[in-house]
Amino acid sequence: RLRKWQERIRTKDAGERNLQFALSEVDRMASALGVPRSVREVASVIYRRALDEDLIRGRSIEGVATACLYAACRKEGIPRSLEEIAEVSRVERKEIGRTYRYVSQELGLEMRPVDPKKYVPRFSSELDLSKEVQSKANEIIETTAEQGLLSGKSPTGYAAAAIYAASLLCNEKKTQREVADVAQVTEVTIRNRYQEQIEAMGIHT
Amino acid sequence: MSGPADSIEIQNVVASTGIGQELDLEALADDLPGADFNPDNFPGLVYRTQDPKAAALIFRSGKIVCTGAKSIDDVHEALGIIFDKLRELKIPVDDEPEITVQNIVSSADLGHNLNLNALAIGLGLEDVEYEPEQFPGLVYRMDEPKVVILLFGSGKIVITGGKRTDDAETAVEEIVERIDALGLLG
DNA sequence: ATATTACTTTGAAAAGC
DNA sequence: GCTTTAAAAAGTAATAT
Repeated sequence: RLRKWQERIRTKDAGERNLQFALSEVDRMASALGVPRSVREVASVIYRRALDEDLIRGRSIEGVATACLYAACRKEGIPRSLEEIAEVSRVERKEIGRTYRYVSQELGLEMRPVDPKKYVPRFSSELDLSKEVQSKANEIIETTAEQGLLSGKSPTGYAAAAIYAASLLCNEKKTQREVADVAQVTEVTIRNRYQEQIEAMGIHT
Repeated sequence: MSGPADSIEIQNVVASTGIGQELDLEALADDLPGADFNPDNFPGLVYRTQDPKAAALIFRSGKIVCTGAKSIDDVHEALGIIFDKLRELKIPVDDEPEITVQNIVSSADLGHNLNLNALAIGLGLEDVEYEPEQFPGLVYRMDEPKVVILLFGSGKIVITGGKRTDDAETAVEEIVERIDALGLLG
């Protein structure tokens, strides 16, 4: 019917008008996170696809824009945790996560689970840890993940524990609290992952 | 042979029915000891049975949802108790209201640890939702039977969305086959 | 530092906003 | 979409001891 057609045009126009706002939000959040321009471009492409596929109905523009940025960071291999993303968004973590899963599923993004090693360089530099510690942390993650220890565990907590363990092994000790703060996880999580990883690595303390 | 299918345990059954009679929930809330009714929050009155343990949501239309029972027999038993309670209050209840099972939640154990990362890729990223940052389980939507399976690193699983008792059994056999075909079953 | 308690996910129905 | 009900899985978080 003509009316339905007109309505489609109307919503499409509205979507196009809001596109500018969405992209400016992606830009603002990306700047706050300090991610490269390539990530903003990928996020923009995903948002346009979501708009074309009519995935924005019933959700906030800000929520979809944030979810697209989260997905883009992961696609570009420089993941930000939902906590970090939520810090620069006005949408709460839970909603960002839900929207991301929806967009990811509907657009068939086929995102692979985040590799904890992707967090090692950034977290380590924030803690002023050497390259040796980073290599050791990567080794711990690689080895223990192969043993199946990673299943079901949060990538940030897993990376945090490996960094904590590596800092001890390399005599550049950081406290659990220091590592927990940069990774935005609790000390309890670091403790739990640390124990498992140390045991799986056959290290005694 | 004891296989994963033998480890299946029904954890919750959701069913709906109706007494074929409109109800005054305000009055019912006063007459039924232990009834919770907060129309501002939710239009249904909540009534819990002790044995078998279940919770019923009773609506003004006379339709009832029963949840929390551990078997289909328990659903019938719990609803039977509620029908009798209503009859005691002189509320006319159909002789044998039709009870429809809407969802069965079951748990099972595959008996082996699972590498969820490998499984997510092996089962096909398009059919899988695995976001350990948000939830430790891998969500797998199966078409036949039409159920959703939550798989955990321990090998324990949850099957939900099915309406028949044997849906869980069929689903477990199917998922075991698929995981085994990928060489990911211990 | 450990022990509770609570929240995350899946599915379905009900009436109404 | 949301509201309420129940239950399992296992990880994480907040709070208590």
